[in-house]
Amino acid sequence: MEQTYGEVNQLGGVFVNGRPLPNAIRLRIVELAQLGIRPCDISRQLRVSHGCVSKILARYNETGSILPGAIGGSKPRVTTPNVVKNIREYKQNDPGIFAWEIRDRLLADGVCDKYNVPSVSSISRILRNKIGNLSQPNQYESSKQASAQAGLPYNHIYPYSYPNTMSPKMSSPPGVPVTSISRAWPSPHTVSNILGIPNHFLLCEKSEASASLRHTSIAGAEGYPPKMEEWSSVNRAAFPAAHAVNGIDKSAIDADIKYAQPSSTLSSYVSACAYSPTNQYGVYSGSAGGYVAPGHHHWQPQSPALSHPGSGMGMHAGEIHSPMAFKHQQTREGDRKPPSPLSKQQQHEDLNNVHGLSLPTSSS
DNA sequence: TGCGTGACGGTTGAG
DNA sequence: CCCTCAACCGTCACG
Repeated sequence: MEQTYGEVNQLGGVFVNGRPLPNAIRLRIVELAQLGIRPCDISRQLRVSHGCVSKILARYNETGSILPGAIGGSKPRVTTPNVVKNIREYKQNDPGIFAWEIRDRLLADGVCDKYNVPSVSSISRILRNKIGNLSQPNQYESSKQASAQAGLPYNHIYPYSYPNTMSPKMSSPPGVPVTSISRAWPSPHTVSNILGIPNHFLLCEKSEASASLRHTSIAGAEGYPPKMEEWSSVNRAAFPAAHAVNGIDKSAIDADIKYAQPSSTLSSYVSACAYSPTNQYGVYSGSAGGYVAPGHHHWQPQSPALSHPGSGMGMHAGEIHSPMAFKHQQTREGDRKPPSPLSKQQQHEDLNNVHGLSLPTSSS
């Protein structure tokens, strides 16, 4: 998957199977929707399948995020050190306790909730494998106790918990509840943290170093798990909120939007660091109408490292940062609460404020 | 015609 | 290092 070449959908749009649309397009979809443009028109205009438009808008309405979910990876383990520790305590206090009783107690004591409580079989396995010898200090417990936030629902720590990954300064924009989800599981160490390298420097080398990048930049900012799709995470973490409005870096957004509307006033934003091959598959050149048109910018991986070595510029153009991403901290697991997204009015204002765009109405 | 939904083939990354 | 698995993706077709 070095270079991923797009496929063309029925509308003539280019996409990469299995990969999310660029944030620029995702944002565009939301913007247009906010402007009252019908999804079908958005679909045609951006040449994105209506199903995708529908999905993105639905997600936005539900979570307030335009960002794709975390791809790949595994769920965090439910048998956290804290859970193991509690299980052990239960077992010590009552050697005859049954696994299902332990399970109940974990719930009752708030160690786990119904979403992350281990199964009875898991508990049995824990009892057998980890607590079988109670004289042995538990490896987890001793080393990673702090990381165990067993009481935390799964949502809190998984995918959509990167709202404020953007920039510390924008972690709490007005009206944007930031419940500080800062990850619950361990992995605070990142290249940037360790080396003290600003994320945006890392960003510029992502084409080649995307693999490492995905483990660095995002988490680098605030210790988020490198769990998110690298391109979204990267950008979120990397860009300072220069003109942040509601947490959105306008310049970054504008630049991003260049993909969609070269003909607009935004077209001047150009970035070599726009998308890495792996993360954004550098597509979507052309105009909103011709999103696909592999005309000006090829459908090539825009490898910043190659095209603009050492250039710190342009990286800002790569993405939209999660500003939109989490207008309200919302997780999207099954138990997620009803959205309570911003009102349409508010959302609209947000978008307009952010972009100050005068978006064209449907071209169709 | 517009749109929600699910199947599908794909990618990704933790374990 | 490779594999597995479960998450996600966008497209497509159907109703």
